[in-house]
Amino acid sequence: MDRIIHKRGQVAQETVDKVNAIIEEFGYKRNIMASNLALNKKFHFAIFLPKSETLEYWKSQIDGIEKAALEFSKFGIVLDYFFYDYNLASFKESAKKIMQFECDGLLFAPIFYEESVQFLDEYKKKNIPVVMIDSNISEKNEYAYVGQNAFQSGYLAGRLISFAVKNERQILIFKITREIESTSVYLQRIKGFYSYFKDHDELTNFKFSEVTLKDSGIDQLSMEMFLGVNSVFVPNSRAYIVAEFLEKNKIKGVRIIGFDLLKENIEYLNKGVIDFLINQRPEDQGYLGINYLYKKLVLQEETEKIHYIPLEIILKENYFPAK
Amino acid sequence: MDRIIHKRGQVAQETVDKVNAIIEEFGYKRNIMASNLALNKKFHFAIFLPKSETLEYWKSQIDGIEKAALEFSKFGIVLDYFFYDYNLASFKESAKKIMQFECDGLLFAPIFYEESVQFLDEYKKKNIPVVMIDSNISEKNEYAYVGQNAFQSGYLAGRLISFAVKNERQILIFKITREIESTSVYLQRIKGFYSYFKDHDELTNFKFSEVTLKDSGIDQLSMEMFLGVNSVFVPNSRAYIVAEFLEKNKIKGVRIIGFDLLKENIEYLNKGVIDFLINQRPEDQGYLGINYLYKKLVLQEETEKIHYIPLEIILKENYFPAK
DNA sequence: TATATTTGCGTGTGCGTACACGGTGTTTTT
DNA sequence: AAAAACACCGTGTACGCACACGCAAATATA
Repeated sequence: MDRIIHKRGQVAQETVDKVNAIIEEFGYKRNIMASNLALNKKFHFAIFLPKSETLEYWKSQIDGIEKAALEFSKFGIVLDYFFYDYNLASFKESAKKIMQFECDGLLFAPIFYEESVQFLDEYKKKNIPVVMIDSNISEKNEYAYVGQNAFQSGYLAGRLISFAVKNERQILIFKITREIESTSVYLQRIKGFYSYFKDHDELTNFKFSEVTLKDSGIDQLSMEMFLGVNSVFVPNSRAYIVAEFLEKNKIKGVRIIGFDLLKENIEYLNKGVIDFLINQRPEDQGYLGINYLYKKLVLQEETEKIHYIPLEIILKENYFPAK
Repeated sequence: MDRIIHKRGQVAQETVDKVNAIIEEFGYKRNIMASNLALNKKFHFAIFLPKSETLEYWKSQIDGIEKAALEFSKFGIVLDYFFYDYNLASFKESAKKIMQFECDGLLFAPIFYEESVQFLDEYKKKNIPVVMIDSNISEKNEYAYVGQNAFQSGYLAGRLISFAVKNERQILIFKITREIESTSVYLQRIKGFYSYFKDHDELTNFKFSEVTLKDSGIDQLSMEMFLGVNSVFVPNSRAYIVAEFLEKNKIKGVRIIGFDLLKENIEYLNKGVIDFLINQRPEDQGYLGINYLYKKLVLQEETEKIHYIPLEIILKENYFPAK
């Protein structure tokens, strides 16, 4: 019986057919609870993420992951963490470790585009289910993804900036990056942002400029950058840096839109310096990532490969912190 | 051993203590999979909702519920539906049936406030877990709730209406109800809506008026109702009715805000007649409702009693239908 | 004191599945 | 033709738990 189901051979084709017929007939479904009980197996999930200390955002992801881990521990799920610092060398080092590590599933945040593609190509031969969170590598459609559609989030940002404004507008796209600039989400958002204005011909009176700063060179912020600027789009979670500068220098009437509910961002949102934040629900992402692997491996269900987190628009008026 | 855990008596206190000590010592956790396997029990969930034919919104709720049912059927979950027409008589009739029905959990949409309170009071003595969806009866905090915070959704609507508008404003609150007017969500939303303007003194130049129509009397819509009106707030899913009327009568420049992604609402959203819709994610509500009962009864976990669905603001530009 | 009743506790079986083992019949090798 | 190898299949045990049964000891009743 189980020899047929598990295709372990040792059975005559004739018998296989006979049993399969009966399985069809009675609509037999294997009881996963009993199966896993008999298997008595631990499921090891590798977690491949940036260090949570680096950013509050990743801390939330971990929170969601741990919540799921606790909940699913009764099904034999065990997590093994592989953190890396926010740079390529550290990323590659961890990648190597994971290649050697034996596990049943992988949760992965492909921050660095090129290197992630490379890593996944190599990881493919292990034939282990992978779920990406935060950023998606869309060409890798054999893998699952939990996170936002970055392009659309940029597009929405465009809409929000143009909100009820008909007059001349000068828009600044403010890029504050770490070492690497090529993180995929980030670029997709900017692409989506521009797309919104391309799709709306009536908005020709909008003018764009871009500024790029490295994380290490925040002190290069200057008043000149904001000359004549009405709106600032920060395509990552660093909107608070712009907000802080504007507040300090008493520049008013500039609309800011950014991402993620970091403490600092919320602070300036409540002060009215930041106008919009798009929330990515990082905790949900983490939870749902683990949930995907659980469904895939423990329950052996086929699940939707792509789970887009809603583009949640947070204004001062609809931010209600979870108590 | 199990006699102690299940407190079935028949054990000397001395032995109980001894075993409990050892349980503590080794951190024993009962294996729910094995437990349920041995129990070999079916979990019956009663579903107490308005007929899904009445509204697309409830259809989505059912979709989510069925999705969950399919997924959890392997854990022995069986659903028993109790639908009622959108009126008190039918509601009470179904309520009676449910009172007599033997089940392990109840999913319930307390549409009619007074009667729901009454029903829940009576149902309490059955000592069966209940999860409410869509509307919350907040004083019944022994029960779980999945849905939005209705007050806050009205508050947000207020914010959206006042968006970037400094001039004089005439706001119409358009109530299209069925037989009963006292559905709780609906009133809470209006309360929240007014609250926004109360909290913001600078918005004194906003004027309000209200119109109430019964579902049966839509033909009473008239041009006069919209004289001088700049914005319309529809505190339920019937925004499309206002939109249709305005479009037919070529009244332009009126901002409409409503709830729920019904087909008709989406149609007018895409046409630009409706400006905002607040999505309640009915499918998620249904799914999460069942999910709560599953966690509570099958896994015997303690879960968050209240799960607020995000206030998802849908504009023409960020509506991306699930393909 | 003998018998009936209660209380405490060990054991056995079953839930539905996985897997190892051992037995039978068939084919290949020497 | 005997020995070895192989393909096929039934059975037993284990997974962790729930529950019924039945035995022994403690207590109550006659």
